[in-house]
Amino acid sequence: MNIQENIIQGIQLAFQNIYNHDLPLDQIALAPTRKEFQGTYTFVVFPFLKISQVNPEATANQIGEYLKGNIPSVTGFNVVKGFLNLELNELVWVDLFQQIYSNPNFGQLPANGQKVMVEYSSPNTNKPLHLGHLRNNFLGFSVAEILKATGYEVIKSNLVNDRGIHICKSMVAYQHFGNGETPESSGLKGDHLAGKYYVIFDQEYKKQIKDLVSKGQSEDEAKKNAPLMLEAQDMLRKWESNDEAVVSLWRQMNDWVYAGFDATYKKMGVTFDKFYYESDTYLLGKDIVEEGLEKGIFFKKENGSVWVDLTEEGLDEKLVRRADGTSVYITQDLGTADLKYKDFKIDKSVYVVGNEQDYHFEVLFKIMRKLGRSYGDGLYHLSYGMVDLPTGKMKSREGTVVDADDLMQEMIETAEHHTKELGKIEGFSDEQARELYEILGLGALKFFLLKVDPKKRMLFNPQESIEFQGYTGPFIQYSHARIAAILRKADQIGVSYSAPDFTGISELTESEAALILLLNDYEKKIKLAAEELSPSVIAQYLFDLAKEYNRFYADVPIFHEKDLGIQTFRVALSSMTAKTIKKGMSLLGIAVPERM
RNA sequence: GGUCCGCUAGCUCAGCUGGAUAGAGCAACUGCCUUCUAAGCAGUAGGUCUUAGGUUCGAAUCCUAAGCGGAUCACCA
Repeated sequence: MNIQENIIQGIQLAFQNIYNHDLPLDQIALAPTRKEFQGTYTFVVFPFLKISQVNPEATANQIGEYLKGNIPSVTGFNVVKGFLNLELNELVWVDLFQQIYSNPNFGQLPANGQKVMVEYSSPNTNKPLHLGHLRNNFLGFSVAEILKATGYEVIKSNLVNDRGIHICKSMVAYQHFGNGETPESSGLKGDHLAGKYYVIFDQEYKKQIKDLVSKGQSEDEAKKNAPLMLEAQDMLRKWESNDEAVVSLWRQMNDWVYAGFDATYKKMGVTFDKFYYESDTYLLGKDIVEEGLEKGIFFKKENGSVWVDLTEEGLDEKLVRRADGTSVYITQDLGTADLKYKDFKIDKSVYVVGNEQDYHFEVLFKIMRKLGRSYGDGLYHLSYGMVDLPTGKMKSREGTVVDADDLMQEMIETAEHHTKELGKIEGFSDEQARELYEILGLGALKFFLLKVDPKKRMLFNPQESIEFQGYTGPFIQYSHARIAAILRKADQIGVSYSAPDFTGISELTESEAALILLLNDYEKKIKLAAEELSPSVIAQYLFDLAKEYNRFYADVPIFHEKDLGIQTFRVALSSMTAKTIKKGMSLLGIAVPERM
């Protein structure tokens, strides 16, 4: 039984009994009472004055009296203007906590029988991952975990962009300037090695353009005619015709890159259940073009190109096949969507892709719905904003990026620095200390990137390094470590809190009641985060929870409390908070330490 | 130009489905470590919620317009 629902039903009955009016349940809303006022929940009566036919104060008083008389958990109320503040019996909170505490599945909603695929990461294999990818990966992983917690079966997938002109650029540059360099010979991670040649390509390409321009070509001509570009295009054609030498170089460089990515993913703590490769999928979707033509959803223009008309939906006409019969980007995405369904029979599909592709996905989804795909209504684009630097946009080609590996390493070092400065590594082995720095450094980074609403673009200033105080990962991790210390002490002095009986607790302090109220909100927040595909909801919640616990910790004694029942209750409350923090942080992909 | 997104404290952000005196963190200032971890707690200060209209008992929130910033609109991916 839920207290809020109970009160809402009571309000419905109040309207029936006092005003002889049937008020639907979904029109009754309770809000948490603001801190300045007495009470727990507030019912706003303004919208119902036409029903009550009396002034706001009188309406609130009448309803308040009814609730006080008929709902046992409501012990009192006060009225401020049109706001009816309800005061609840503290035993209700103790009872509620008892239920939460004894529920082994708290925080994991029952299976809903639905399958969802979350596609994220989706890197290009011509360069290492950077800060933008970190936001993508952390978001994707976290959203997948959140969906699991709300009862979905989740498949995490990664569509690797391993072919195309950009890959050929790295390959061409490597052929010219590589001198047989390998990750082993250079000591470079494979993805960084490939990225190095991508940058070299761009530099040399620019030189060639400049050269051609000085010889009288226009900028545009020069861009087309630069020998390196011609070579890259030629290489792409050879790759597509399965040229042995090109394919073998492609394999070799991709293998290096994959080895590099594996290491980076491991450090990030993200995982995938299924990899798709564009080299396998780039020809998919041709049958869908035929299908669309047959169904009359697509149409042919005079030159033979195939289009879809989305003007009725407020979009433009969109090309789905070129006049020469070759595919465009969206064609393969149509095919891949079907492939995913064929592979897993998914009900929903979430694409974690930057907001510069908003239009692309809008078009893609509209087409799939027009084609009548069963999963059409379950397609979501989790569109996130770019991560900008103070110097502007990051560009891999120009080497102005914050590299993912470097940044993670820096964060770990910063964590080490802070920890040593605070003198908190006494009693840690080297191994344990290293583990702690990693937990803290990555925790700070992940929290920093996840606490903001995904759809907003965000600024990353490397000079002002990521904080370890306030609204941060380490703040929450610290709260967990604090509680862990409490629980160790409880075990040590023999407080048994695993299956306690709280019936003796008759009074709660403010911070105890507030903590229970917050703990009770956890599942509601998970649902909200899943609905909005927004880990920031969880981040915000965990911060509030940790903050409230720290308040409790400062206000209320635990082991100095003489009454053993109350002492046990407080230990249990601490334990439940720690469990919730740990679970919640794991939904963000963040580990919590036992000591720090 | 069309479409979409954003604009809230010096900075970074909550505040969505309209409710009370607009909230956090950082930075600044003041207290609190002989009591369970001070990466903490309590407090001070900081606001014309971009602007102008509208809707109503009530608007940061909904509607319209304008301003500023960004993205996107390829027979590129």
